[in-house]
Parts: sequence; structure tokens; C-alpha cells
Amino acid sequence: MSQIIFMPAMYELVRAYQAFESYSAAHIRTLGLTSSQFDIVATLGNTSGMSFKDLGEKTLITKGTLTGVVDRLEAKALVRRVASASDGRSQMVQLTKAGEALFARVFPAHLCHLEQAFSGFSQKDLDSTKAALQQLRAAFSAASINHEEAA
Amino acid sequence: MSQIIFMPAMYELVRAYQAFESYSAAHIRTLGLTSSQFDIVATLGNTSGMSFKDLGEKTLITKGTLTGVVDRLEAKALVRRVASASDGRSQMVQLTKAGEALFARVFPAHLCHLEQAFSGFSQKDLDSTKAALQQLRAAFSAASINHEEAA
DNA sequence: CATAATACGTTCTAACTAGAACTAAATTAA
DNA sequence: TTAATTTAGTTCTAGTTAGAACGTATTATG
Repeated sequence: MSQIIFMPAMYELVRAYQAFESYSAAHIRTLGLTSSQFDIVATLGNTSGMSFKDLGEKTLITKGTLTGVVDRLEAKALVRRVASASDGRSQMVQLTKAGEALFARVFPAHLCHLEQAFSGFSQKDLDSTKAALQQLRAAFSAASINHEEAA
Repeated sequence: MSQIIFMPAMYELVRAYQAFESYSAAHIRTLGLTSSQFDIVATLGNTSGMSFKDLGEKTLITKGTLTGVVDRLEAKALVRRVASASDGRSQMVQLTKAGEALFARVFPAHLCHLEQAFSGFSQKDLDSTKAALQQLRAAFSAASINHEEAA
């Protein structure tokens, strides 16, 4: 191991993510949802619904987990499952009326909450942050694929 | 809401973290540990042990969670609890011999695994990434404190 | 067409997670 | 010194998490 020069950046990635998650989740909790539930409601908002597969890809929630999250949203009558017309294996998930109403109330409020954290950021800050994070993500994706191929 | 210019950067933060976590956790799993367990073992490595409080602060694992993670490491005989001499409320957590051996075997291997993802990064890349993430973390911390005070 | 391979969602397991309520110990204040 | 507050760790609850095994439906291949 030459030198572990990447550790400080890694450390900050984890801290920054956790700070975000904790700031965001605390607000979402006051709205009566968990982060995952909010994520689903936000993703379904202003759509006519989508399959578990699409929902999982957009939210990065794996399918086994997604079943449970949707179960709980369905129990709250915020979403419903509808069998896909075109594919007998597939279930569509849609917001109910109550789900749409919740989305309309909660989504702008949460964006507003997040925005408050960014008062000190210029467009240039945001662009360079985004670029740095894209580079990181690309590096991990590439390394993951490398290891899959090796296996 | 003026404009949601911060969303792309937020989105990338979440994706980058998840890409890191998934790359890192997959490797740790092959070593027979979970990410949290590895985190504890890595934090205790080359120390004479520390309290739950310190361990929680260093790893960002909350105390309720930490009890369970340490329970499972103790069940594997990798760590032990020792009552603190100076504070009757406090438990010290230490690596056992087996824990130290595991640390020596697994920690360098995991650093090496992570390093592979960073082959394309210059020192300058790492520095600017770190700076961007520090700015993000500081922004969320400050906003959290704001909201605490408001409450 | 028949069979093999793949894909979608569910179920199961083991673990992590935060937060709240709790016990016991230590510290601070009256 | 007693009483009030704070702190350390545990327990409990409800939820998320990934991964693996499974059943059913679809698609690809011979």
C-alpha cells in the first residue's frame, strides 16, 4: 500500500452523507413519513404510477426492501398496487387521492427545508460539488464492475 | 421557492455514497463481517479500547445500535466489554486476541480494496473533493443547529 | 413448439437503524 | 448533604436494509 491519500476524502463522503440524511430525515419524520416512504411518494408524484422495478431503480431501494415499504404505504392508503396490463409478472404502484394530497403538501415543504441548508452556496460551488461526486460515483461503479468480472 | 438549483448536487451525494457503500460492503462481507462490525474493529485496532460513547462518536453509530453491534462482535469473541475503572456507568470495549488478529488481516486488505477505486484520482482531485464535502457537511450541521434552536 | 434462461415481485433471514423510555451512576445546585 | 440534573449504556419498537431462495410469467433458443 503506497499511501492512503484517499482516506480523508472518503471520510468526508460518509460524514457529509450522514449529515444530510440526519437533517433530511428529522424533517420528514415530522411529516409522518420515513425517508424511504417519502422517497417513494416523491418519485410517484406527478406520474401515473410505475412498476416496482422502475421505482427501485429510481430510488435505489432494492426489490426485497421495496415490497415492505410499499406494503406500509398501502396500509396507510397512500399508494395502491395495480396489476400491469402488459406484463403478468409486473405490479404498478400509484399514488391514491390521499397520496397525491400528501405529495402536494409535503414535497414542496421538504424542498424548502433542504434549501435552507444551501444559503451559503453559489452556483459554482454546487457545480463543482456535483462534478466531484460524479467522479467518485464513476470510480466506484467502475471498480465494482472490475470485481464482478474477476469473479 | 426560488429555484431548486441544489438538487443535482444532493442527488449526486446520495448516489456517490451508495456506490461507495455498496462497493465497500461487498468486500467486507467476503471477510465475514458487516460494515458496522468492520467499522468497530477498525476503530478499536491499535488502541487499548474505548468507551461506547467514544466508539459511537467515532463511528457515527448511535448508542442503541451500538449495543447490538458490540453484542454480536462479543458473541464472535472479537471484542470484550470491560467495566471502566473510573466511571461506574461506563463500559470499555476492547479487541480480544482474535479481534486483533482479524484487524491485522482484514484492515490492510480492505484499504487495498478501496484504493483500487482511486486509481484515476490525483491529489488535487482528492483535495477538492474533500473540500466540497466539508462545505456540505458544515452546511447541514449549521442548518440542523438552526432548527434545534428554533424548537 | 418445447425447453431453457431470464425477469418480476414476494418471502425469509440476519442485521442495522434511530428514537424513546428506562436504570444506574455521576455531577451540579441548593 | 440532599435533591435535581445530566450522562452511560441497555432495552424496546417500528422500520429499513441486502441478499438469497422462491414461484410465476415472459422471452430466447434449439
